[in-house]
Amino acid sequence: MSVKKELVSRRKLPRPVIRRLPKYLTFVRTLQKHDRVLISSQKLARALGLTSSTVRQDLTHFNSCRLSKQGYKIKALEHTLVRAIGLETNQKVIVVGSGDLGRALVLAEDLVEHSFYVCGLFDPDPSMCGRKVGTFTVQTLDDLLHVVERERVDIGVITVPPAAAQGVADKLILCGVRGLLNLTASNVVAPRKVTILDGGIEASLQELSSLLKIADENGGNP
Amino acid sequence: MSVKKELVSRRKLPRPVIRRLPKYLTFVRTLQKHDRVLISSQKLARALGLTSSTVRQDLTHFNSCRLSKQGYKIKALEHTLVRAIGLETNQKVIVVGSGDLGRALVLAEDLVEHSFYVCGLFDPDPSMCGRKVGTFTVQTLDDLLHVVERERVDIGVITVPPAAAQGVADKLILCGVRGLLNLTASNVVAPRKVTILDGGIEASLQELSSLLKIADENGGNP
DNA sequence: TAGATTGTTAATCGATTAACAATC
DNA sequence: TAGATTGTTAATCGATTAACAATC
Repeated sequence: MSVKKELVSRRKLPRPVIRRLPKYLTFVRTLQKHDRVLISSQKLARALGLTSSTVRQDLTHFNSCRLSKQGYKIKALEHTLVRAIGLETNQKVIVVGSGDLGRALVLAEDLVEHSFYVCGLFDPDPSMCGRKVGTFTVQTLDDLLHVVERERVDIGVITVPPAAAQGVADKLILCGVRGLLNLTASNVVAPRKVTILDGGIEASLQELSSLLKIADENGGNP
Repeated sequence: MSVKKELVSRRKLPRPVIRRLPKYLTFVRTLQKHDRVLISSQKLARALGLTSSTVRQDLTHFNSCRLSKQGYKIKALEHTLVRAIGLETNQKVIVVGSGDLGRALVLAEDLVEHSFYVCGLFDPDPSMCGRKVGTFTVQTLDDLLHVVERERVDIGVITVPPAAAQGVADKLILCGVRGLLNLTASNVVAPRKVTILDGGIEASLQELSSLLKIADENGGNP
């Protein structure tokens, strides 16, 4: 009897590719607005600051979008990216932290346009509760479980003060949220089953600052 | 005559290390608050979700902070990180875009605490001009050059609507800004001498969404 | 001393780039 | 047809992990 191996192809996109997906998507969408139909790996590369080789290599992970040897079909490409990112249906998120950043997030129409639907705004500070932010009413963490279960929320966005971040993360995980976007200037840890992504602006500024410093010392970017 | 090579040691930190620097720094600072003196690579690793091997490898890039074989001296480590990131003196930034996100940025005390000093808040939309946001008055882009030169600003943070992003970036570059933090949901390109870092929240959410989707399909994180 | 921990080398793993035949 | 462009393989480059002697 022969051994079947790798039945499920563990279709695991490399992390760098995953990071580039949103960039491909935004670019492809602006092309659509201009009614373009085909796009070459070379032009794609130039627009995103990559090599055409990397683009082609990236896109081989999806075998559904090319009109071979003539470039990539923009419409099919968009569709493929949307599926890979998981945006066919609006992703539900909740925001915890009703400070300036949290407010900015739920007020902006931006998230909706990017297929994320905010199901609720929460704050660990009870005194914030009941306040209105746009169409939202700030809720306590006691309401968390209820909302997460009812709406089947997958993603929690954390925008509380640094000291409160880990506690909020723990609560979110307990409620069954599977992905966390940590926009806090503090480190948050979670069990392996939960995916954390750090997107804090302070950290980004510090990273940028390092990059500039190094560019300095070496006389410009390589 | 012998050839001298590599006089300047091109002290180039690998990009992944640079990305981790802010995490090390925040963790080391919380340790300081608890009056801890030494920390092992193992504990550091656990707190940041790395292997101790990676931590040691990372820290060999700085040969100034270890009390060999007993762990790392927290105080020295903090100092080293601050220098590597370039935070010895407050970094000057300007924010372009006075929408919700821009407002959140300049209102939060957060940036100051992280050694970034906001020199001005601008908006490409003239009708926004003159409005007060906290202690700031929104300025037009015509004032950009003036402020950048007077204050010697290195970093520009872009928080305008997507369609305006590239134009704002171009203006900032023209004014002599060397680093851009693009918080916009659109792709921005720049000449090589300028460093761009993307930190858009929409992109982060999309990345997280992909990660969740893949975790799904493979039955949990690896 | 014994246990913990570093610094460092070598091994592994992974991503990017280069090159080119196939083909629209 | 000639030029452009893909898909793919192999080569290069880079990062992470493993392992262990040195030593506090």
